[in-house]
Amino acid sequence: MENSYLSEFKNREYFNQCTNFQELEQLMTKNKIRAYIGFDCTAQSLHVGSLLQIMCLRLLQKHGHQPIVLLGGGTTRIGDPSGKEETRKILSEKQIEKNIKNIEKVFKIYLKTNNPKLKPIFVNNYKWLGKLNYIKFLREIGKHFTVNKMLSFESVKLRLEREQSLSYMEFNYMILQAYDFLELNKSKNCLMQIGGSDQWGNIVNGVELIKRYSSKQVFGLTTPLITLASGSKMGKTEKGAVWLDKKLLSAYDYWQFWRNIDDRDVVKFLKMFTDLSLEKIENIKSKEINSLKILLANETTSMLHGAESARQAERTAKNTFKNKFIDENLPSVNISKGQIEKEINILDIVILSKMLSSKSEVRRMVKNKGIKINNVTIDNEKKIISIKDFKENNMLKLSLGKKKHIVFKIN
RNA sequence: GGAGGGGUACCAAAGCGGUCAAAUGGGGCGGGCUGUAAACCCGUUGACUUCGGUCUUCGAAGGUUCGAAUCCUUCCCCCUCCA
Repeated sequence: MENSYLSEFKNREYFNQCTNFQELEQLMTKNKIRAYIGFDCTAQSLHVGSLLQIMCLRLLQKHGHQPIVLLGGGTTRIGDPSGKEETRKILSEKQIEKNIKNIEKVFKIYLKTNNPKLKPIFVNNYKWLGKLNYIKFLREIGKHFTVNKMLSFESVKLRLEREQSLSYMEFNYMILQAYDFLELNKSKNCLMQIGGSDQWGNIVNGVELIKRYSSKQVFGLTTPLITLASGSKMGKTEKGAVWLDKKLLSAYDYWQFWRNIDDRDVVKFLKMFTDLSLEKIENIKSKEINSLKILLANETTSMLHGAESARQAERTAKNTFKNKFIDENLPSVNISKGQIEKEINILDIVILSKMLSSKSEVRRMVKNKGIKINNVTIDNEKKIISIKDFKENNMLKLSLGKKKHIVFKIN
């Protein structure tokens, strides 16, 4: 029995592992279900590293299932050791609550919220984890876990092998995540947990706990860990994390991230991160690679920042990279006339742009021919910027390397 | 609690009295080639600088010395084995 959700899940290359694929197919074909994914709230927002999970939730809605978004106020207070080489910093309660509020906004962009049967259910596990009674918890939940088995989990094994300490607190993370699933199963009839492949162990624990505790069959589904063709983890760029948040990363920079994807990843990412139908992708996939990258950038940017911002980003990119214009829509920094008249030099203006953070770095960059003003390479670190450098519309373009451009505007 | 090993830059890892702002590799960044790709090649990778230098950094604090990442003392942390 083929299920529309799962077959699209596979065709879009979301699939990694499933606890019981056949039965899940039957279940999802017969019923509309609720499934959850938990998100870490250690940062102020999410970045593209979480985008695949978000797409999984989107896909649920597309096929009539309802997503549950768990923003782990409780587990964030502990810190998942999976894939972490060292103990994480513990965040303040206030910070976590603030993060959760901000992260919720991201889901409201990607998920439909008008249909009550499909709209995402937001839950915060602090609600139940925060008031657990230790003895009761050990007796009811803890007895279902053996340390022997817990020690065999990849997340734990890795830490032990690397001779890095793993606190008892972190060691408990997987039990808490399993308990989350049980709780959501009981209170929301949640039947599936989705997660990245690094979550497999944690997810299986939940499935097994529910089986032992409530004698119910639930499912776990994982997505592959996306590594770029180059081998690095997804989510970082020249400037840092690729945030799914306008305040932290502009539409233009987001567009650039997708525009610069490795050739080998482009078709895969079209399937994973756009709404283009698989047939359409099949038809266009042999097109010129750079046009596909632009398509990818437009689709992804449009989904997050809106169609108009995506178009604008494309225009700005074209003006910047092809026509070498000074486009006013590049990320910009304001500067006052007074500052310029006080003889600001190249060192200071680069620091002001925040593209580099120390003067030594700027000096080095000048020496390596990495800094341009209005497309002209700067070869003298003592260069003084004057009002004459501000061209039409009172703008000055500062470029660092080939890809990073910023515009100074006189205010 | 006992015995031993160890803490060096973004990471890994050398150095074990001066020539050490610290080898080497990875990563990052810049340049070249190209297509805003990959691969490859080259450069660079503590801060400030009037480009002469100056200041801060080898777990922390003291000390020995003309001179310490290197030697001594105390403390903190990590690991392994034993209990």
